[in-house]
Amino acid sequence: MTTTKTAQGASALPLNTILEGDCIEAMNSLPSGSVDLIFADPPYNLQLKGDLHRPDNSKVDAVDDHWDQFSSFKAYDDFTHAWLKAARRLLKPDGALWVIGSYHNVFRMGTELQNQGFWILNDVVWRKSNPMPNFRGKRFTNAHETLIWCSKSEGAKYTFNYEALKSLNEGIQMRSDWVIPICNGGERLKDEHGDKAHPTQKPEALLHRILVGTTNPGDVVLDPFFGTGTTGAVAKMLGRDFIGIEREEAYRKVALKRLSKIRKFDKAALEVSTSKRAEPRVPFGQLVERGMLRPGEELYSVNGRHKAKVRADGTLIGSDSHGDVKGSIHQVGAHCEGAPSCNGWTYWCIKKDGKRVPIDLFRQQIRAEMRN
Amino acid sequence: MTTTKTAQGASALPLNTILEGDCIEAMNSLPSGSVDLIFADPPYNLQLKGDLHRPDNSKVDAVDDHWDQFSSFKAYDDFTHAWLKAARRLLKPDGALWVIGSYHNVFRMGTELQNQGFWILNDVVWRKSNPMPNFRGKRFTNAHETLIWCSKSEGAKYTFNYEALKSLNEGIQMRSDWVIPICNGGERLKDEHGDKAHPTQKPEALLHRILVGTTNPGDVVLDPFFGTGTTGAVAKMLGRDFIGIEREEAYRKVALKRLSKIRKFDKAALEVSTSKRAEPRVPFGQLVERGMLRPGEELYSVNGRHKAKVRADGTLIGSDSHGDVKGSIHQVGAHCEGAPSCNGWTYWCIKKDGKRVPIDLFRQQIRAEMRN
DNA sequence: TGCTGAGATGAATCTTGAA
DNA sequence: TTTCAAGATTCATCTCAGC
Repeated sequence: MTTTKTAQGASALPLNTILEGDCIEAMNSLPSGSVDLIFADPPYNLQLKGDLHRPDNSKVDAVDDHWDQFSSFKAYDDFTHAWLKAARRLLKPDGALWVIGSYHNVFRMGTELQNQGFWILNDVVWRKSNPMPNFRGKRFTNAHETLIWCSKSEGAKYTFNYEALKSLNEGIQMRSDWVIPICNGGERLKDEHGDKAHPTQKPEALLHRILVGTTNPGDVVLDPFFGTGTTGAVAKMLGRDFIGIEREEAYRKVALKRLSKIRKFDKAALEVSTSKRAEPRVPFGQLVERGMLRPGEELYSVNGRHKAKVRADGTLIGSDSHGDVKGSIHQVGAHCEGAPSCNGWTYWCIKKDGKRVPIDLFRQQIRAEMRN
Repeated sequence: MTTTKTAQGASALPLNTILEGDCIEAMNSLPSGSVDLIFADPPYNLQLKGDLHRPDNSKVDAVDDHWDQFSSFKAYDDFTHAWLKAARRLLKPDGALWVIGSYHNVFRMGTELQNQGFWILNDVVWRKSNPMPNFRGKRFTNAHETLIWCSKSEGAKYTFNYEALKSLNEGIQMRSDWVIPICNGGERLKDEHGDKAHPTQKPEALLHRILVGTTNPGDVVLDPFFGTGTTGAVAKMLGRDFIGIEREEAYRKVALKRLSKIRKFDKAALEVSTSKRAEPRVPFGQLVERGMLRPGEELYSVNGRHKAKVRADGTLIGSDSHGDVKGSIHQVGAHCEGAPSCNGWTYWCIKKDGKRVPIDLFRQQIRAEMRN
């Protein structure tokens, strides 16, 4: 799985591997201007005090790990300054950087980004459909986290796959607020005791949207706080190269196991669009982001006469006697039937236990979540 | 409409008026520790360059006012430091402050707030249901703004009307992301030419939620960047006193006209749901004294697993495999569950028609009597 | 196999008053 | 200033046992 690339004829990049040790030292060992995108999920510096119990007296398993402890804002600022400076050196001139944080740390990261000359393109809100409630009733439910997306400098030619994101959002341009569930269920990695392997594992849907939207296949994606490797897993699925850096042995171990099981989606699925309601509208792309459907998976028409393949940006590719057809679920459905229009939601089905089930079922699930 | 209040026997407050001039000088003329809440919507330092046209070639009326121009981040930081320092002096020890901003300025404000010792309680996302689209297709639609809510210091007893906000949200606790339309239609104030009177007028719904949630009737609310007076208008409706500060003559004029038309809601409408904590404390012994429960009567745990007997002094005696336990309803409940604490009122039940009914019901009866 | 209900849990700067 | 005890407080989702 390990491959290398030469950057500007100089040092080789340790692609698709996890580097050990401190992220600043590890970054300093890599060649300048060699990375297309950096995604960073640094410690949040939560400053929690005492335990928190739920009304039913169960104890909340909070983030109290040693790596999240800083002695002061000054110490956190010094840390932020150092790793962002190291990250900045690695970025190609037209590269971009994403960070994620909460109100504990995100303002300090944003300020430092601007001070170092990064150019903020958007702040993006990850709105959690199922956050932990506020047990004490003393504040608002902390239902979101904030991401900052920035280019290396003002005027840089960053990557933005506008049409692919628009397709993911069923034809409407993507907004700065994203509704995505927190990572749990089968996607949440467990350790040998059945406990969560990492306290803050990010959902793959989040990284899917970031990588489809702001990188191209073959790009190099660096994650200096790799954790259990969500960035690497999604990068691998999407045909991007990754470099992870992680200090903790336990996390590296889990990440390696996880990555070994990931398969890259097939080539057709990775091609994304480049050209041009009473119930809440649900973009078909969300089904892909959330893993309800996988890129490359086959859909069957409700009458059993046609097939089509899911692509990573939420479009389909179908084939019939006239050749290939690409487009939205509605467009490909209409083409298959030779009809002027078609409701792709009720037309396309997955096979489950030998029976065809319309994909509209997934839309109903998402709508149920949105009502909450 | 103008009234005054004496703060600590010293200077009078210019309540329900709009002060002219620079906000820092105006704040410095007011007495320390006299304000319950500050809402601030300072210049965003947008750094826009050139004109923007819609796909139909119409020109976007952007924020290009002289008051939004700063020469550098340093200049903006100095300005932020100065007005926040002046604002901090005015706040009562248990007062709170809200600021609103976009990614251009909100990170710098958040950093400065933390540096000055303000304690962030939440960041809140105003999700616009109808934002302006991104016409160039080069970024995500800027569909939100960020608010920061903070107390003057860690541990301060800020106001939070939890139950009122929960009621506003149909019985579910209020989250940190608020969906509110931008201000347009009849609410959007126009000048004599029919153009918008202010480029960034905030919706009244936003201030309504903030003032209902984090102030009480009669509180003093200061807005150092008053603009066309949304804060004052909503404060007046809700029976709060306001102090506005605005530099621009044109905005003051529009605000005065607006305020003259506002009527305060009637008293009954202003009463909000109170938290259960504010209810008078009822000792369990009163239930025994009043004969609602008899000494020797058996109580059952809400999950049906434990029993305990009422004693004449308002304590319980329970028994399990380890022997007898005596103590308050809370202590015995906690012991039965092996929990650090337990709310005995909702844990212990009597049997009525074969069903378990929490003893909290009796407490509610007593409280109802006390209100009469 | 499918349905139902109980139980578990997620980046959280989470109380208050008296002694 | 610190300690102790009373008492107030949860939403969406997933898993698993039981039928």
